Amino acid sequence: MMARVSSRKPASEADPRDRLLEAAIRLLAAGGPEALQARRLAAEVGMSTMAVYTHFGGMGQLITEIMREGFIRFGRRMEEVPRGDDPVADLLALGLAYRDHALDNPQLYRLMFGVTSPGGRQGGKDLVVSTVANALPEGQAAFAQLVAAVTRVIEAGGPCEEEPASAAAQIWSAVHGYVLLEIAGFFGDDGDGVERLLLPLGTKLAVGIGAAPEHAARCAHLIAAGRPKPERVTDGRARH
Amino acid sequence: MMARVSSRKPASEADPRDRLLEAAIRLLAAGGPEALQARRLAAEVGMSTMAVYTHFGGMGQLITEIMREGFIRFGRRMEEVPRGDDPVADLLALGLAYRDHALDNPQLYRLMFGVTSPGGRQGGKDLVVSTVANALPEGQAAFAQLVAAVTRVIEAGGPCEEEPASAAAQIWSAVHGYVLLEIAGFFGDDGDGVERLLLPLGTKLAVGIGAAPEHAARCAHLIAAGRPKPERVTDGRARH
DNA sequence: ATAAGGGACATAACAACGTTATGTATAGGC
DNA sequence: GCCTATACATAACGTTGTTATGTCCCTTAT
Repeated sequence: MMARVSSRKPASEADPRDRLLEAAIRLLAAGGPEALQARRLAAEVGMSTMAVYTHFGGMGQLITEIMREGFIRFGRRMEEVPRGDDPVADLLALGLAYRDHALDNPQLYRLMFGVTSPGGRQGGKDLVVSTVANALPEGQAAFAQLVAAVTRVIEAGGPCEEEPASAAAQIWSAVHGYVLLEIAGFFGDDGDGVERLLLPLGTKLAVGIGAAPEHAARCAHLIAAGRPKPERVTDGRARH
Repeated sequence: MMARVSSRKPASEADPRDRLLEAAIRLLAAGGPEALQARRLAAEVGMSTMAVYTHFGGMGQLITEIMREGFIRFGRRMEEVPRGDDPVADLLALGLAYRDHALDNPQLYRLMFGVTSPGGRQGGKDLVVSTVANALPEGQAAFAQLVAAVTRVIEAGGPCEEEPASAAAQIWSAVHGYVLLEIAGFFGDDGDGVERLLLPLGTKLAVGIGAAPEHAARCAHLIAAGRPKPERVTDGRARH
């Protein structure tokens, strides 16, 4: 094998573990959870299935690492959202970025939330059950961003006896549910879900934690006007 | 084919198809999606795996039928929620019943929303992709109940330029997301998620579609006071 | 410099899964 | 009474994750 240790690797042949993880995420995005197979993955990186066990210990733990990586990327994407001086606009922008990132990586998003168990595989054990709790610490970083944004809205707004963490959990629930239903195709392929559902939903919740109704509505309209266009979103699976 | 009366079937041995479906739902609730295996199911009803293919055509279509049955039960449960003369109270009660039913059948709920693909099985085809779209007509009946409740709130409340279907979709998103996160254990096992998150969330949304804030809050408090107690919810899988 | 040791990997085998092929027995129509 | 079709059991097939085994090559100690 030409992968020398001291020698300079062709940059494409990085750490085999990273190559496996990257290929797994690629397979997931392209073919859904059922494409996450040891043999297919090994063929993708030009190795044998043993590589999965040497570097991860099994498919279950590899999937856990995919979830962790997904949360890391998610947190990074949330951090990149530019902050302005309007807490309400920032909160809505954060929610929109959340939705956009999720719909850019629908399969990964579903897997992150334990939502597509990638197959009740054998082995008898519980290998797959890896709910979100396992890869959670990385997810809490992303959640912390939401809590901060919510806190700013509450502090800037009128009186609100609600705890920021609770309010953030409510907003997270709403956006999470919307994202999953949009990914599942419940809202049709019109592509107007953001303007028709997500932004009004976010507006109601912003008002609920103290934002001025007309101000929140104005922010929502501004964001809607600033979005490129209602583009068709293609699932990795290309269902109907 | 009718269930023979004259034959000596002990009444518990009804239509084999129903026995299979019932056993499959039982297996799902008890052991999660990975317990939905042809061999295990056949053993459960004392038949061979061929029964799955004679009566359903395969595991994929059996799972589709499970989803359909799940939506039917869901719709029935929504219909049973008593309606009063207060549209806001009715809407909140409907949301609570939604959450209660989902947490009574967490595995079934997740499967219904395509959320746990029961394993990317082989066969090469797409057998599993059965998203919600397949079993949707039964689900729309349940959704229609929500639209009706939302419509009553909008009509009874102040001016609201929102379409009832859109408002209902937003509320559905919120409750759906909350339910999934609670099932996934994101809100801890304190059992206070309903009072701390779901009811405030529902209150904000009710206000957002025209309900009077103090009235909505009063309804929420009444419902919270009327609930038995924050009981521990045990997942079928008994994780951690 | 040389030999021992260990990690990474390929190959092959194993158990379990969904599915299919094959055979059999029973119920209903002529 | 025979014929056909349906329901079912049994067994085999292909694919899955996993494990056992062997073989390199690099590292390290002597």
